[in-house]
Amino acid sequence: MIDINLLRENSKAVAKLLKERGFDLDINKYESLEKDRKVIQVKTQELQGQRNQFSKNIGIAKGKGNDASDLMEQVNIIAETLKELENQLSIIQASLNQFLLNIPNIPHDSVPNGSSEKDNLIVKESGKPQNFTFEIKDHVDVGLNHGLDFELGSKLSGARFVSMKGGMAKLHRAIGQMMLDVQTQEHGYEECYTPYLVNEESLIGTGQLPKFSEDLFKTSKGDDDSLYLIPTGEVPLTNFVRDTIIEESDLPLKFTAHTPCFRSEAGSYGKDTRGMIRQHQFDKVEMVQISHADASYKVLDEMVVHAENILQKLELPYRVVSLCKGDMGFGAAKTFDIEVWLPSQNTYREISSISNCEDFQARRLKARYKNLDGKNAFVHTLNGSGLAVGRTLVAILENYQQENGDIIIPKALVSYMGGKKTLTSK
RNA sequence: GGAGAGUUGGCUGAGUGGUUGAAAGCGCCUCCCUGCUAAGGAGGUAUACGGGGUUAACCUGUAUCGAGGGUUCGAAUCCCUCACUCUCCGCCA
Repeated sequence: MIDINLLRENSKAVAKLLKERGFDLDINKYESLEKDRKVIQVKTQELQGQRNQFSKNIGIAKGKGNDASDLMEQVNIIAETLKELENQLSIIQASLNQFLLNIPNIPHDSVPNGSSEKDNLIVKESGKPQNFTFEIKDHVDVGLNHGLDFELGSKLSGARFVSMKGGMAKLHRAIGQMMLDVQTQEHGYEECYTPYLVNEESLIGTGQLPKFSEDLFKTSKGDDDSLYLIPTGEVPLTNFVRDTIIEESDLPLKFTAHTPCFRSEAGSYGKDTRGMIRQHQFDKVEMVQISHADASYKVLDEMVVHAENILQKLELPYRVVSLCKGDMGFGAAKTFDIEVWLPSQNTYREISSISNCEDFQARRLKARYKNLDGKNAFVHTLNGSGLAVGRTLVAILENYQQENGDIIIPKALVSYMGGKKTLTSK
């Protein structure tokens, strides 16, 4: 949620910044809501004050044993108006709140201009795609003889699901384990375990709701209670600090967790339908940092390195791109994507996304720290994949495939594979 | 799933309709004292939002005692719904 004071002070400037990321702020709607709010709130509070004063006096009179019927009559005169005003006020505040919840974050100054993927800025390239001396296969065909089974996934659950057996399932597990170990042992994150079903408040806190409910899987329990499957570990990890006040000296908090992620992929029909690039269910090791407001951009750079380290250990070619204003997610003020080389597609594909949300989520979450003056200030929240496990598996299958169908295990994973150095084709 | 007990400020814990935003203690902050000395005294110490303001200090109003709703001139206190915690029983991994 953006700071409403920014809108009050300079709605035009805010609208201009939001326009750059492709969001049309309805200034007229805001101004009319805000104008009504102001008039009604002032009037309501004035009447509430009067009522409180009368009631206090009634109490005093009765305490002394005096007759208070005169005072009570006067209160009754304002009672009806007050009730009506209170109703109006709560309606208008709800609309205003809803309006604010649907506004995306304001991009940071350093974010490149642009409206789509094409305008993203490549800031780093690492490793060189290798020249294969044979005709390469994509991960689906490579995986076929190693236990990667899409038919089984679709039999059990439908399109965009996968099952794995044997060496493939173990490799998948090894990747997640390695990532979690690196983030905890080398980068100082605290290992966490979280619920995979979360309530509505949590999703409002991180910004998936109210605007993006169609992207989520919603469960039901009985008639009305419902929980949502997490679309990313960012949701539970960031919500750890919802409604809390953190000691400044405890910042930054660094959380990581290996969780499944569930996405309905509404609106991506026909996109990446083959293979496991875009699944309804995938695993991810997530990094979350709760940072001091002054430190968050330094933290963002660190987190990019934390994600890069995994790819370096796996010796996979990748590049880092700075997303342009039009391509960033709803809550992000600045985002770096890391893209890994996929030989079958002859291109780089996203394998990690690392964002600084500044105080956008913190304001929704009421996540604050007490500063040196004893005042509460909003923390900055950052999240990033470290990395997406499924897509890492894809990258390994494709980059480490051999002409005979074998898959070389990257050195960094050998110990996690019980010393095995190759997955041999069946 | 059944029965019962709870949920109050940073913490402990009073408070069953009226100057209660909330006693007392602890903690914390400021000042005083400095032979009751690992002590004593005085004062202060929630959050959010609104209005005013030299948009700073500050003044002022409203709301908040798990959440939401209701009764009432007035609710921490009475009623209803829900969530969570604890104990016992059942069931289960």
